[in-house]
Amino acid sequence: MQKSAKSLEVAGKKEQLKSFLKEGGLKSTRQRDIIATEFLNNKGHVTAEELYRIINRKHKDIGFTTVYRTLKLLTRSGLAAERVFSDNLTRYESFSSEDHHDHLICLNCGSITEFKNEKLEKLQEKIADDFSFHPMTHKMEIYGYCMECNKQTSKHGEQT
Amino acid sequence: MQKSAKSLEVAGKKEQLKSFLKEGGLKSTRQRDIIATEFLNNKGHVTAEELYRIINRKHKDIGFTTVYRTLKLLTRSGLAAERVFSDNLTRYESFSSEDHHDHLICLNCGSITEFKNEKLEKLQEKIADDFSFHPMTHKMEIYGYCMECNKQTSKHGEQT
DNA sequence: AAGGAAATTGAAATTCATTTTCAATATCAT
DNA sequence: ATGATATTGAAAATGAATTTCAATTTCCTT
Repeated sequence: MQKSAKSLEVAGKKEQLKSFLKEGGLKSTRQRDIIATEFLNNKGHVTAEELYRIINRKHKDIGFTTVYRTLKLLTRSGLAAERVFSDNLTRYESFSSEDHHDHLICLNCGSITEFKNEKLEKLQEKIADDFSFHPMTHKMEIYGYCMECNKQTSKHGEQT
Repeated sequence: MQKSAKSLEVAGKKEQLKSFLKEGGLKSTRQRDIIATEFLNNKGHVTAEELYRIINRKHKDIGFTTVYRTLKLLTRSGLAAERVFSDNLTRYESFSSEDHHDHLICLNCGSITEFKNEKLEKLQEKIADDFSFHPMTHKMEIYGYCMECNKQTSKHGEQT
């Protein structure tokens, strides 16, 4: 099997992690390699617990703490970003430094969809400006029902 | 002293709380009255802990748990809204049912400023539409530096 | 390749905000 | 005033996030 664009990207990111580790006097370990690989190949927004469960299926010897710490490490190295949505759990998403984006979160199935919107970036600037506020970043989360969940049930928004 | 517009508004909200309690077969108590009054007169975004400390100065006999529970009650009655910003503490803001708004949060002093923006509401609709997503609500938080903090320090955004 | 300093690991313990429990007390409809 | 029911507050429980620590692994130096 030939290397896909995706696996090349993952390989590149793993190099980035190695550099980060070496620079900091940290060590590359079997566990970190497995966790990073699993994380980078899994495009969602996982909690430490979820990633631990996924990894634990194949690797009984890797503990939750190590998964947790490796996710923190990935965050520090710029390969992951921490996100907290309304359920208050810390999720980690694979992250390529300059791609700011926001999220659509389904209140029914919990699916998280990323979006980018240039108008939103512009609007942030304008709003901040109105308050003489100097914006560094923002967080926009739209909560509602995704296409699939909308198909299944047609009763959203009805008050009882 | 004559009643100001604000104290009339607070009085109205306290009536709303009383109705809510009566409807639910719940009771009006001295503690709930004090906590609601203190909360409604304090326009910020307080944590249960902060409000407890404020109240505890005057009322040593009111416990944290009661403050906490009363804030939950105020939330259920529609007089308060829970908000969680990036410090992961639950804050409560005084809330009048239909006023959706978003927040500017200062990374230096922690001040929280509310704003409303009609274009943002429209943009939410449009973005959601692009994903066939049915939006119910959203959360927009702009993190940066407020006017005051900008005056004091001029070194934001510099990478080291 | 072996030695050894330093980092890592994983289980268990800790932290800390939040939430629940429970016995004593207060409310309020009758 | 009575009594059924809700409330209170201290303390305990919860649960995610984080830290501790002894055993183990990594990897630099020789």
